[in-house]
Amino acid sequence: MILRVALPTPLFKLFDYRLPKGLRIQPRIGCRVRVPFGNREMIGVLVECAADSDYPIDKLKYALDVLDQQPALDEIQFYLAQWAANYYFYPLGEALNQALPTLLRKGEAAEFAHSTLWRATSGADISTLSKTAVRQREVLELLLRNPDGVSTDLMRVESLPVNLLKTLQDKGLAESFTHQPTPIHANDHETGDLLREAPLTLNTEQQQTVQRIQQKAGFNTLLLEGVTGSGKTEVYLQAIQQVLSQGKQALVLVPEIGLTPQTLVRFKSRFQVPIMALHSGLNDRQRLDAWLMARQGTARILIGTRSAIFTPMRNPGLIIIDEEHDLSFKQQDGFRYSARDLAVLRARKENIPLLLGSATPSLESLHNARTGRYQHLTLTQRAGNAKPPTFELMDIRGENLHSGLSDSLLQRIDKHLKNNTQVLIFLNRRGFSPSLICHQCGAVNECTRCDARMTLHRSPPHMHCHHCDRQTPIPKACHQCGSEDLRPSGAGTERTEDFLAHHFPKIPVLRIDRDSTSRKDAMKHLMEQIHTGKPCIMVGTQMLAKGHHFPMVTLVAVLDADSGLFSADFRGMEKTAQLILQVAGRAGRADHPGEVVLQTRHPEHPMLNALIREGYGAFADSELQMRSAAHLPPFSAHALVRAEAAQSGRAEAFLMDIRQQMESQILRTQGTHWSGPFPSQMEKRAGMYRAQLLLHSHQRADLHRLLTQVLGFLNQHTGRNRVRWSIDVDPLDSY
DNA sequence: AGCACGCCGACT
DNA sequence: GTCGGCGTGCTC
Repeated sequence: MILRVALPTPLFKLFDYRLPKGLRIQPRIGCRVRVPFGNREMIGVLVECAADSDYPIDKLKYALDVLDQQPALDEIQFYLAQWAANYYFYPLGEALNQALPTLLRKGEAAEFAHSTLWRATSGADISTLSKTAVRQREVLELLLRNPDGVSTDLMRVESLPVNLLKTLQDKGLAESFTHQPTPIHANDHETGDLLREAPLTLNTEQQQTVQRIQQKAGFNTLLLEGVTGSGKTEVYLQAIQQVLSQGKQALVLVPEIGLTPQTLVRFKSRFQVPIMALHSGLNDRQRLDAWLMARQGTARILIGTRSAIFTPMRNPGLIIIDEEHDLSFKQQDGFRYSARDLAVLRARKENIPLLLGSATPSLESLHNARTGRYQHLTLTQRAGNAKPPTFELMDIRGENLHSGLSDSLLQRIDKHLKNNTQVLIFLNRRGFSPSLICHQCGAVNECTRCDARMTLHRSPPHMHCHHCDRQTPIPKACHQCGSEDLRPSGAGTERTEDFLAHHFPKIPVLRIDRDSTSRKDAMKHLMEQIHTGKPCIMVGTQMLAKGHHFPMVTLVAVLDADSGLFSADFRGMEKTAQLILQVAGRAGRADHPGEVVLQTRHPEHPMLNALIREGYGAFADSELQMRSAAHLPPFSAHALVRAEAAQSGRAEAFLMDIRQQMESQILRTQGTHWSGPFPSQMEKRAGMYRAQLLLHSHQRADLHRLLTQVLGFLNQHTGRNRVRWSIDVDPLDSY
């Protein structure tokens, strides 16, 4: 018998091995296998037990070990990864690998940590210790206080030397034992046991929505479109409650920056069941433990980002994707899968409902709802008496801007501050200024590795490329003419913060962007200050737009509503509209009516007007019509062949070869088209020159067939010309 | 992707 | 004389 193994290599094939020497029983599909590969060892996943091999039998190597008795990847995970590898044209071994927690990729046993804990021996008497052995007494007291065991971590927290445990052990006062968390099995079938606090009372609309979610058993995709403040989360919570009462688990996916402590608190204070958050702060061990808890069914609610879609569940009941339009659900490099789309697949396979929620659904999902593939549910009423904010397009043509702010806007800010409320300024640009220009010759300080300007930062002072992370000191003189008259041009959050702080000296100005919140707890402190409710001005990037609620904000200003209106990216409008509504959603809660001001140089722009006068639905309608007329997604399927090389022109030449090969060797194109190669949006990035070839079709199946052939061409060219290539199915980046 | 092998240029 | 640059080929 032959083991067919998928290995984490970029090679699009499987490798055959003989059974490990001495192994009698046939291993199960999905088990991890340790094998020799070239001159090293690798861990792969068993894909098939075959009768024979295409490879010369006598050249087959022996597998070294089967690492699992129970498959590390269950049937669902295996199916998901296999489907995704096929759909996204990614090597199966790498795809399966990414579905596993890191420790399992490294060959660790799929078991909980066996932690060593310490406790006092029975009858340990502290008086036997000498009065002068102060530290030993402290340790023993700690052990006596914690009869369930003390970890060495706790010792460190208490700043007690770990080796004193050994001393006490020698004196017969302490002993160590291995602790393994005992699986707690779910048996709370009554609602009473599940809840920590009573659910909120739903309005009629919410009630109907919850009912419709529960109505249909089995697989069903529901798109929940609910304006900000309409209580989507409460709907999620009550839908989850239902699932928990049937003894099942719920998986909740949130955008990358959406997994805030606030979200978690909301879940934890409602439910009295084990909730696991798979956030980026977990180490490998904690991640594996959470994964195991989910697999054995102990963890009842799982909250995580994109990769959590691969979490095993013993007893799945519901999948929720919050902010389903968020781009972070699609991985933007390597294995370019969309967790949202895989969720549909998973829900269908597990025969459970999938709930996609957003105030501003993606056009893809809206299209699916309109064509009947998804059920469309809407929440139009805001909870409490909250009124929707009023929108205003502020014409800034010919206006003198102060760090991005017009005089009329400054007056408006002043008015709101005088009413003792808070103001939020949105500017999607970090740093002090997006460019540093020589006033003598006009030369701009550019990144040497990217086709982009270096951003000037003031705190701390440095130049920073936001595309490749390159950082340099601030130049003293122009690199071209030597003039020392270098001036910042344009405003980022630092500069706007600076200006506002001078202009409103009595009002605190809080900057919220990646730079100001990178330090531990910095975000927490900022939020605490905001939640005191005292007047303040927040200046922030899109970080501000997600997840946080600011009940005292009555004015939201978008400094540049035009960015994205004329971008080369056909999704530019969609992204802009979503962002504007997300930011606007921060204003106008309860008894404070909100006002949203959009600074624009295009006050007549039809899209902006449709959006603010008729709402997202109307905007989406007209945008979908345009997409349909232009044969763009979601009315056609797109895929990109991306290529990059350190030498200019090589990536494009490589793709040109591929195109020529396509033209000469593909006889029947069956409704598929291609265009390019084109240089990418920013051709040079992080020292690599990038280009892409666009393939598209009305029929997904035709596109897939074409890609299969293209993959063949690409694989023939492997490693040639130092060009790296990749396929991106359903790309979302600008292209 | 790694890694080895192999063939040419510029150093202790 | 060697070290090391990267082009090429292979991984069951």
